Amino acid sequence: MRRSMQRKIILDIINNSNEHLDAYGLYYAAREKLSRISLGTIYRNLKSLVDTGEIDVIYDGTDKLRYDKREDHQHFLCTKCHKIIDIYDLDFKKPTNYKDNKVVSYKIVLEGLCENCQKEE
Amino acid sequence: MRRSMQRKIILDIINNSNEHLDAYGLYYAAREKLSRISLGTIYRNLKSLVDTGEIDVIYDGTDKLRYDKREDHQHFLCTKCHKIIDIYDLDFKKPTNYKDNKVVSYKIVLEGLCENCQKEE
DNA sequence: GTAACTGCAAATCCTTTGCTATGGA
DNA sequence: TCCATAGCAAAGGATTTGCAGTTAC
Repeated sequence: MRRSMQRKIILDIINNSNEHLDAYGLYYAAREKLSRISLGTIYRNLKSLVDTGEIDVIYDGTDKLRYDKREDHQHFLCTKCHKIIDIYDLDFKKPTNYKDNKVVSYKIVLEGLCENCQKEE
Repeated sequence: MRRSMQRKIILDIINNSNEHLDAYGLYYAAREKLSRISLGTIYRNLKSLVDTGEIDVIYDGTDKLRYDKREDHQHFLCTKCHKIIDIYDLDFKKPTNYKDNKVVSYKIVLEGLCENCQKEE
């Protein structure tokens, strides 16, 4: 796999942001660094970066997929404003298997109301 | 909200299946009970059933959303064949909050290789 | 009776893909 | 040099929506 400039830009944005952007968000962010980058390139690279495990995908409860750096962490998802907050200190011990199914990794999403949305209630 | 026959059929299929169907799968299943039901009706009802919390959504790692009965359980997702297996006996204690964010519920997905896919490796 | 819901079809939106050109190794 | 990848634009597929007719309450 070649490390094209486009691929580096996309990976760089994901690794240096904690906004958990979706494909369009990444497209707009990438265009600030390389104005001619196309949506097709964004999608092609996102797919291959996910396949190779260089980035992760999060589903945010609406209809969008959002992309995240690959790091051992979990998420809090606000069910009202769909903000996603990184969690690094959650206590959960990965089982090695569930029945005869082999467990490799896991994802935990805590759902609720973020600080701001609680105030507005 | 009116309990139309279409809505009841869709909810019934979800509650009495453990196949975690997607919108199209539900469409085909529903058509066996009501041949004139339309895709628009499926989508409209799925959206409102999710909004009212009568059903849940699971993202299966491909590009599809799948729908599930509302029950206190978690999932195992096979990263190879995308089979989803229900888990009822996972040990995790819901925190009441994460920092200043209020936690209402949580989702855990264990990922790995299911029994069948391990054999094929 | 009437407002909410349906079926249908068209519109919209997101994602993928075919093609030719470009650039990384 | 040459093959993977890019840009562009068109195609494809999933989801939403407008409208007229129907139905739950």
